[in-house]
Amino acid sequence: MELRHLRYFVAVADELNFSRAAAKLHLAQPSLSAQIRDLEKELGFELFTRISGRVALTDAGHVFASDARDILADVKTATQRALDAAHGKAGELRIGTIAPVTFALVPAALRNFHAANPAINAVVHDIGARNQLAKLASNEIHVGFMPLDVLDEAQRSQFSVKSLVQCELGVVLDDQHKLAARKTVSLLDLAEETFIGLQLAGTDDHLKWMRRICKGAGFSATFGELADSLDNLFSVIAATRGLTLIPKLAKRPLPSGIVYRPLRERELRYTLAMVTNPKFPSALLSRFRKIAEAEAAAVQKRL
Amino acid sequence: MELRHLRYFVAVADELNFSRAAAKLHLAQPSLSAQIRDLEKELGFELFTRISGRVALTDAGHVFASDARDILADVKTATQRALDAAHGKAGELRIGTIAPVTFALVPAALRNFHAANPAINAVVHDIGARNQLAKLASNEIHVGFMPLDVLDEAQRSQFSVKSLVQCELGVVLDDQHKLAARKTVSLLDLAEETFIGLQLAGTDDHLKWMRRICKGAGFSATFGELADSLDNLFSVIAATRGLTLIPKLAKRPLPSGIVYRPLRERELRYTLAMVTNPKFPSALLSRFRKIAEAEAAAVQKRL
DNA sequence: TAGCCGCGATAGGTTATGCCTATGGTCTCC
DNA sequence: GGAGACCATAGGCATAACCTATCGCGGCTA
Repeated sequence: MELRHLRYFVAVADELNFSRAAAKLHLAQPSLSAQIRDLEKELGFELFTRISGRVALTDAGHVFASDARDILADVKTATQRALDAAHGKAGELRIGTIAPVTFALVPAALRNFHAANPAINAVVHDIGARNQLAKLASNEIHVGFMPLDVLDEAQRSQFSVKSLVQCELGVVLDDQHKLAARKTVSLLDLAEETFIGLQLAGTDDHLKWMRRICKGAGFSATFGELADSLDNLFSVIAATRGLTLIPKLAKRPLPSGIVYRPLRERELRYTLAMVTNPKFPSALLSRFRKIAEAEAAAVQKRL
Repeated sequence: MELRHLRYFVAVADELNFSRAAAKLHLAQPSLSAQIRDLEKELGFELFTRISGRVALTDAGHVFASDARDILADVKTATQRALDAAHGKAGELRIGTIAPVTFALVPAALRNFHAANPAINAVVHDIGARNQLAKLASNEIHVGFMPLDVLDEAQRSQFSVKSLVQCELGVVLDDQHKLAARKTVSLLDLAEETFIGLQLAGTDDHLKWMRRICKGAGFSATFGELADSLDNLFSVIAATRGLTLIPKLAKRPLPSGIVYRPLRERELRYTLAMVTNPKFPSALLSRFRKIAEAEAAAVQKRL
């Protein structure tokens, strides 16, 4: 079945007269008859009754006519929507995030962006860093937010990378934990501790990140349970006296009994970067980037 | 644009690889490339970027892909719906009525019908008698309810006509009207009165009907205002001391100040008939007719 | 850096099919 | 009963959808 069949069918259903419908379609009547016959053959039932010199829709034809009209209208709308998207007038901006570290930045940036671009539908995909890189390559997302250090040499030249916010690291732990008494904590104090990894969007990015940092300090971290949400993380920390490493950027109001202590190693910094793919340039995206950079500056100031 | 283009486009959008998509479509790769190129040419913008040995959707392509998928799914659903309708499994039953005289019969019949045929969507068109006959001829309605006497000789042989309910006629008038004092009213008493016609669904069927009855009694009726609803009718009757003729079947609880008086001419009967078109036989319709006949018998008994 | 490989675009030929005109069959209407 | 309206059928043509063969380009490997 082709749209031609639907177009011809709707024309005949409108006119209830093959000759007039054919004229409207700039078509000879036998051609139209043949197409309708083919359509009926493919569907396996009659769309029209041609008895007594009069054409009328069958019941099935009635049902099909209304659906066919809808489909033809949908095709028209779809092409218009796509055209608008091609011209940047409307469409989608797909954004990759890591919720716990972008919550201070992305929602605020989106608010500003939407105010300036009300016809654009922004979609946030909370999918972890490595997933973002894959989807950036295929234009499945337009822009990603991720820690700078997940990007290797090749990726840094393949993508446009813009550092947005820099911050210290810190430890989240139970206030009954012996290290909670200190104002700051050194990485080396953590060599014998159990780390709780945060498994976000099914990725082990956070775990790998902590392992790399500990390796840099000269020890291999011990890992306990994995938490699959922030709430869960706090529960696990309270229950197992484990602890976790986070960038200060990810610090939120903590539940009672849970505390945050900055790392003494101030040279260890977390850098949140905004990554885009220069192969898919877009005026829309440029506008969003500008807004995100401004918002990032504000976030940096507040830190 | 044809559905073929959408099918091919969706396949490539799924695979992001022309060769694999072509294989899935049982098509050679150059044919697929050509069709996509044609589609892009017709739309006026690119759906894919083919740079750097990799195929990716453009933003417009993304939008169009999701719409195209919907359209293809809709086509599938539409054919299934029509097939169901062709087999009588689902679909529509379109009924023509004259609300004021069918209110006692049609809603009750529909309730029973729907209980037995839950997949059928019954649609009631309140369009007057003559309109019903036109729509019966073209299968726009499957069954109509109308007074028997609107059907002429030709129509009685063209359609299946089944008398359902017979009743007396009566006069609706203000209780301050001098004729309201009588228990019954003779048609000849009305020769000097003003008749109020009920213009239902834009038709003057009721007016013509009254004129014909008066002619039969030997006088020409005088007509006053037209009322376009029952409520309006009562207001006009109260305001102008006009009156109207109705079949007892159409008698409802009347507002205070308005009364109904039977016509003394008991030989004048109103017959409500159910009309169908034998050119469009349908098991569904037969089932409905049976139910309507049963319901009509009950209505007749209550009169 | 050379050469292979994967993949899409291009070129050229074949076939299917959508369209045409001419005509036939059936119904309605005068 | 003849005319006209109207849809179906028949037969021919031209477009275009499809094929195979080949080119060109980028990425990857030796």
